[in-house]
Amino acid sequence: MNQYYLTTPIYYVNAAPHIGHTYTTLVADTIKRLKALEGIEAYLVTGSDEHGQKIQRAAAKVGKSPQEYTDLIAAEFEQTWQKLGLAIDKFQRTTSSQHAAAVSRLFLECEKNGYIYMGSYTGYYSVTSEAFVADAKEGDVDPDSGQPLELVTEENLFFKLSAFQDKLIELHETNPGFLQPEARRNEILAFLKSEKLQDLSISRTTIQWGIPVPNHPGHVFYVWFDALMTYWSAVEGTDHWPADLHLMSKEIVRFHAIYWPAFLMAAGWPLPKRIYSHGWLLFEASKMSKSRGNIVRVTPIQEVMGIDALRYFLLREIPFGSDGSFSFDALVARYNSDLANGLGNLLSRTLSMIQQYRGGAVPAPVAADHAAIAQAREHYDRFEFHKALEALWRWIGDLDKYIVENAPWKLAKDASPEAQARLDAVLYRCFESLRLITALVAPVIPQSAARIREQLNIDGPLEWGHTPAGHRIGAVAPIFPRLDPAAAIDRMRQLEAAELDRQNALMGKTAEPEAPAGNITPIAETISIDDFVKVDLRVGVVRSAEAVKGADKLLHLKIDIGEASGPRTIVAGIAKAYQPAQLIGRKVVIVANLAPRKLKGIESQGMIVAASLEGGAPVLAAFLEDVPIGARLK
RNA sequence: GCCGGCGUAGCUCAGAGGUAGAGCGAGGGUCUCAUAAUCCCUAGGUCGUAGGUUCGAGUCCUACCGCCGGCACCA
Repeated sequence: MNQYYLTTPIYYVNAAPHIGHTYTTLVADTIKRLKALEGIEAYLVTGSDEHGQKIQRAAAKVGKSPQEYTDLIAAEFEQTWQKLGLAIDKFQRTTSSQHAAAVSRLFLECEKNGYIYMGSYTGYYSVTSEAFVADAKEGDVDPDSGQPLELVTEENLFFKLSAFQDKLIELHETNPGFLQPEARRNEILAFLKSEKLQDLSISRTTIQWGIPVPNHPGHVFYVWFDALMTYWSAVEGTDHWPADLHLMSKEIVRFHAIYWPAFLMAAGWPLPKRIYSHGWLLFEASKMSKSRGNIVRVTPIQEVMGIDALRYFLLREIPFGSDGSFSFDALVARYNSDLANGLGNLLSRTLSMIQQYRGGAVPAPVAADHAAIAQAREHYDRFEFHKALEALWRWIGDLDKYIVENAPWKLAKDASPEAQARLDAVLYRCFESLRLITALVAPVIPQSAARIREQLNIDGPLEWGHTPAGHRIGAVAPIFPRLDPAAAIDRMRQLEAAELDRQNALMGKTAEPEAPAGNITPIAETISIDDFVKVDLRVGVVRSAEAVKGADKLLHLKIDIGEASGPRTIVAGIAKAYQPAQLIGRKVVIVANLAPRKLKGIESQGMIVAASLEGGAPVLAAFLEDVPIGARLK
């Protein structure tokens, strides 16, 4: 086997590319380059998911057709990957005609094999969102708009997912490598064994922007039946399928580990060999999200530090598969300590000595320890990038120490044959080690590695001793100039703001953080001033806060609005957004004359005023100026 | 609520029954080939809390606390 097919997810074009998309994609790029190191030609596919109601609406909002709109955003993704130098072989769009044909084929094949039937989907439907609301019960409201839901029955095509329960269990049980890491596999297996799979609705008649279902006018394919097929359609007509690896972030594992194999089984097509999920990138310990406005863009980092700095950071700092935290501080610290002071400085001192002491000619080969080569390759094989890099940097550290122990600058002044021979050995060992280290870090930091190779003036195989005696080195210049952390971070933050504006303009957005996709919450019915004054809004201060036992979202707060009776108890659904400790002492706005209500057995005497974002966390109302406790809002 | 993972030096983490570790940061020192880089020394951290098993427990058991996930037709 000397070819390898790997994919990233196709990204939904409701957002411009950011560090989350980039993480998966640059890992894929790294794996492709690692395969090349092993003599395997890898084929890398990414793309864009462009159908659906949300896109249709977003396009309409900016006065574009869905196709015009998705052309724009898809191009933005493609250009970003190009700018980052990622070695993508094919960018597959769900709106391509080739893809539509493949999805239809999958459908017809499944239908022929008896896994498709016409049924009805009944659910609570939100008219404002034009979508079904999952898990809704009678009396629930649309979580986005707060509007009532209607019980609607729609005729849909269904896929007999239920027929594959046993086969899927067998797949995951007999093939532990199919889904990695282990934690994800356990979750999927636990789920498959404990829940009965229900059939999957795969078409919609309420949506227009999608791939038409063959022989079923009015129906378009719904989400996964369409999106997952890009992995197949991108390489249709070639010998790449089955895929060797699907990479993704953990929130879409289920669709890849259950739906996707089931679709392929139903069609009788070969399954992919491996699914590997990585964790989430947190930003300075909190989740990145649109509503928090803390999503990091990549091009500012590239501009200030080079994309390799980010690649190195993400692969060295975060064990692949786990969640990890990104921060500009940590990024710059890694860059300075590992790349500038470590690799860059070792290169610089080694070449400089060869230049000064040997006129730029590498001495004759000597044997030396190079066990790190095998270690790094083993770790890479298991996608343990951080361990591979750790091993290589231990090698770098050993060389720095070795140089000091042998003090070549003293040997250079000693004309004895013994001293000169030792100097030769030191110089060769450092040079040859650097050549190999460069080859092994190249998949992670390809652009920098190319520049290092120019200075070494040699590449060659992963074998010790390849550099011949008398090899001439190239011109020496710093690869990773040290950065002043404060200045670098300031600059990245500035560029980040500019980049965000540019992306928002591109997507037709005006404000930041972005407005909820689609319609804003409809304005409530007009009221008179008399109605309004009935609502007694007061400024209060949080005296104590603790989680409510047995509730994920509730906090038990004591809020002081200056009443003689002391602070009152308020139970608020803000636990997902705020730590109890950070609330204490904070000024908040409460509705003070709301009828008391019991929540989880605690009587709540009022409610806290907060902005409610689309599917996101609530944000407490606050004042810029200081306000006395008890002040009334009018 | 149920299930799973995690909680070890300021930070990121390793260790999985036998006298607490690494890298980074910080403090001190050193060499001079090098990007004020390198190298050396310095961390005394109740290993989340409380019990228990054991001659002996970060390391096994139990309970509790905290954090993060999973509990499907949400992208």
